Amino acid sequence: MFTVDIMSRVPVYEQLVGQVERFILKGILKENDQIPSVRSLSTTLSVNPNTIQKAISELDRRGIVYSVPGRGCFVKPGAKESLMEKVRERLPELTALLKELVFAGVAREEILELVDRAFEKGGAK
Amino acid sequence: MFTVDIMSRVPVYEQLVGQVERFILKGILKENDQIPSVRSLSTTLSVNPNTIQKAISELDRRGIVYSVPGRGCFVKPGAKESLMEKVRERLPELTALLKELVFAGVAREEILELVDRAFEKGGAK
Amino acid sequence: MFTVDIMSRVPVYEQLVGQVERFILKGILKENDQIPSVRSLSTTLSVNPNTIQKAISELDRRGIVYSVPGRGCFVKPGAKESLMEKVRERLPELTALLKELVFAGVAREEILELVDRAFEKGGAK
Amino acid sequence: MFTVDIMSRVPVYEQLVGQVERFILKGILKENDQIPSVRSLSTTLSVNPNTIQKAISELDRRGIVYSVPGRGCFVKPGAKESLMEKVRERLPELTALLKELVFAGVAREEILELVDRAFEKGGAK
DNA sequence: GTGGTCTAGACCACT
DNA sequence: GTGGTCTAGACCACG
Repeated sequence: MFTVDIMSRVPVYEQLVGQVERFILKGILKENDQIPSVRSLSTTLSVNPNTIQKAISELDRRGIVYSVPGRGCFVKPGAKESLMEKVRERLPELTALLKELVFAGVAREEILELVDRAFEKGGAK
Repeated sequence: MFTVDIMSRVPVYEQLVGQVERFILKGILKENDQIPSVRSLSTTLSVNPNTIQKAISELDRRGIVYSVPGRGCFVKPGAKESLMEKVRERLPELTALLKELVFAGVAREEILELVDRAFEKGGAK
Repeated sequence: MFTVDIMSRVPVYEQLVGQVERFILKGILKENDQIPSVRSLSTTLSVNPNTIQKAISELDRRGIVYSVPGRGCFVKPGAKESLMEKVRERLPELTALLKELVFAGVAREEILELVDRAFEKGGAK
Repeated sequence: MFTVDIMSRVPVYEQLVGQVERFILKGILKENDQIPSVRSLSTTLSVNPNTIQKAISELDRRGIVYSVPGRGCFVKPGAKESLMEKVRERLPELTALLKELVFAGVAREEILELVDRAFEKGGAK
């Protein structure tokens, strides 16, 4: 289920945070579903427990997850909605990226096709 | 002309590299134009000379500028075209971002409007 | 009667201990009243029996309840008085909290009003 | 300047976070003042660098502090005001504590005297 | 078994 | 020099 790319420049714990968030957005992880334990993730991913723990803490901090010492870590009710809100806040990023691409002379048709593809993929999921 | 945001988590030298590249793309810096000297940038921006030097070296490495010992640093002919090429390579980023936004339920119309605006702005420039 | 908030970071067993103590202070639980059994609490609250047992043991240790093997667990005579004593020991907490609020510029009137309200509520109970 | 109580139940990193926040509230640390480095705090307090780092990260996350890799960690402009706001949000705690003390039969006069003292101390500072 | 905290020490990028 | 990340392994409280 989870994977990490040790060679990537983005920190392992951020990769994990991102994956959990994506899994929740895609509906693979639902409210109150349990996240695999620190120790199990640590062994299956060959990543230090501390790094896993850091990812969990970050998710907790963001209100995506709640952890119950002694029982485990679970998806917080409402996490999906809150994540959808947060992704919407990245629309300015899209604006900036589009502006740069336009500067570079990328054709309108080319971009519109990518938009179409994104919606196809999204719809098919 | 140049600015740095010390509070930002993106390294100062990367901010500078990015600005030079954007100035070239926008035509503010043209072929053989001189880049301000390390010393002047260092004082006006209150940034360590080493950091400025690192940005220049990076630009040199990328083939965006050329340095003439004792005279300064200049925009390399063809830099703009080469940068436009590199921006095109960021199309996958657009795909990824679009996918995320679609997941979050952003409407097609909303995105299309942003695309339109980007082209208006680009055309007006 | 009893409730637990699994999302809270305060341990479940402490939540239970606190509730029993508060019920005794409020007079809802009186001397020699029986505490619900481990099994019944365990099922109604969906909490591990071990956790209930730990709360009971803690109450026992504090001299708030006494257990009669085979019959159950009861409020110890004098428990209320002993609890009132212990609450008095939290006056330093009040001092510390007040100090922080004063630092933050909370007005004297605002605090005095809260004190008044606390006494109104307490008297009305 | 900083101290930690290794015997306390409250985590060392939280103690540090609290101290920095209090220093800012008291005006001992001002905007853009530098926080002692991770390494120096680590040696003077005999605390592992990781623990110090955790405290810094938490302060960063709370928007109290900004850290510039390679330069150090500084008090964020506006931190004091933001902290004062956050302390105000603890007024409900005061209400709850007062309620408990009233239950325990603490006299109104006793509480009012503590309030007075808090304002004397605050004013004298 | 679980998560939370901490120590010890390493490596990296940035200034 | 600085902060940021990571590994390795320990201890604790909780369930």
